[in-house]
Amino acid sequence: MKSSFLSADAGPAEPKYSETALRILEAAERLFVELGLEATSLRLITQQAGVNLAAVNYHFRSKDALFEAVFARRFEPWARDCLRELDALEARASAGTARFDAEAVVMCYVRPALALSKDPSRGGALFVRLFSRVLVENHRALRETLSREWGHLVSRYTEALGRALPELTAEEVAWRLHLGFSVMFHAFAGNDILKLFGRSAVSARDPDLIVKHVVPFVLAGMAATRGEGPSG
Amino acid sequence: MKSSFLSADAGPAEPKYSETALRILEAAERLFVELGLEATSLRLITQQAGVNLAAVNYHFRSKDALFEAVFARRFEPWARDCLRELDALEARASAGTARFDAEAVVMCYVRPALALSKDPSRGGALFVRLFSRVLVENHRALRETLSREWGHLVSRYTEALGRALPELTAEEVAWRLHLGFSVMFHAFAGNDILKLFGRSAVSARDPDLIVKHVVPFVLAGMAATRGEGPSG
DNA sequence: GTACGTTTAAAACAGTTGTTTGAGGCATTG
DNA sequence: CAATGCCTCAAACAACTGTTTTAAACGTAC
Repeated sequence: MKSSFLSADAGPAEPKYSETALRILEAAERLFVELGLEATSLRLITQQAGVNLAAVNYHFRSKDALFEAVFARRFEPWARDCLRELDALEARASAGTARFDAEAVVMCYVRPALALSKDPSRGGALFVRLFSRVLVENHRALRETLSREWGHLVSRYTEALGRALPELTAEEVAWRLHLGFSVMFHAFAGNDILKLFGRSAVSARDPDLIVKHVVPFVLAGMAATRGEGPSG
Repeated sequence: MKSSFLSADAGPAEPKYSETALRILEAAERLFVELGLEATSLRLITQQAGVNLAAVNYHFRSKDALFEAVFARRFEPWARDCLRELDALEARASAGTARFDAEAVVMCYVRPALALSKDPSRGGALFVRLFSRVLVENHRALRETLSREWGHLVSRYTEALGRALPELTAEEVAWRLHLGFSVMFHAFAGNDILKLFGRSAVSARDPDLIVKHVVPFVLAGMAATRGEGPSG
């Protein structure tokens, strides 16, 4: 029933959950993405997971805590990847083997996002969509955990972009980061404004294709000259 | 049941709803934005509106129909504004009094969005946020109405941008529109990725400030030269 | 006055929600 | 053997959901 609890020193400490708990997590993840937190009932989750209803409140404390667990399981490794990328870039820049420009900073976000999107065993595109739901739906269940960890990541990226674009003011750097990450984030999440229940000319589900189009767009936007404002 | 249905030819036919119905609409709009469709109960709506519970099912058919009404009340005038802008641009371009470039097309979206954001009597920033929730939550209640009207708008913008950027392929035009509208849309909606429950360096709630920063960003992105892709 | 359609009021409807309970299974440990 | 943990199960809990029903108030027309 429980099987092997490997706890490799370097590798991720995955086997934190029993098999029942894992099946709940996986069914919940899928349903939360499709239906949202409120619209997903515990009965539907346990039914699709093939486990008993009470197992949810046994393994996780409550529905909110389950949601938090679903999110944290995917978010934390991904956040670590991002931090690793930033550390590596700083190291390479210090060693003189890489330029510390906007493209390098953007790629510190793109590479983990791309890797995540392509790896179903870590949630794949499903988690990215969940993340984007979390963003607009503003769940109480995640406020504390997220604002701490995500806040740290954001300040790292802000610092990095400021260093890459020294001619910009702090306010401008914040805006470029805000806008640039917004495009990339929603592009990876597949939030296709143009589609909106209909068909779109853009087949925005292939991660490599997303990168191909979104990176030039973002880099050009971040490097935009000031005051290219509206004329009328 | 029907009351006075003024159908002025030019002006907006506002007094479509009785006062009770209007108070329901307004309370519902606010709550749907804050809590989402599923998490907002009719009892909470009617309580905040100061009307009886049964009034919802009397004036509107059901909760889903109420949601549709809430959305349509704001969406339709705004969509008409967008179409008017596009028509006006085409007219001015034909007359030789305006250039048909990417900036002109982008402003056909920015001006209505800006006007809407600044006009509380038309939903203001609240509706833009509601719109963005609708986008990710994919409600059945809106599928038909939205996909038709929004689909028409999108094809108009696509056509316009293709005309403004004739050197790009149709696929590239679709991507630029997708990415550009994505940034603008979420910027106006206040979906601040960097914030996410915490504080952000960007005070992204002032519509004029949004325009000031997002327009140069989008224009630069749309005009990006091909193949500015990642290096590694 | 009565009669009418319109709007509101309170109560009840059947169904679903998250959560808890208490009994029991099943392996490991003494 | 009994005892101990961990876990699963079916059933029940109170609270809440959208919706319907029934009665009453309202202004207007006859």
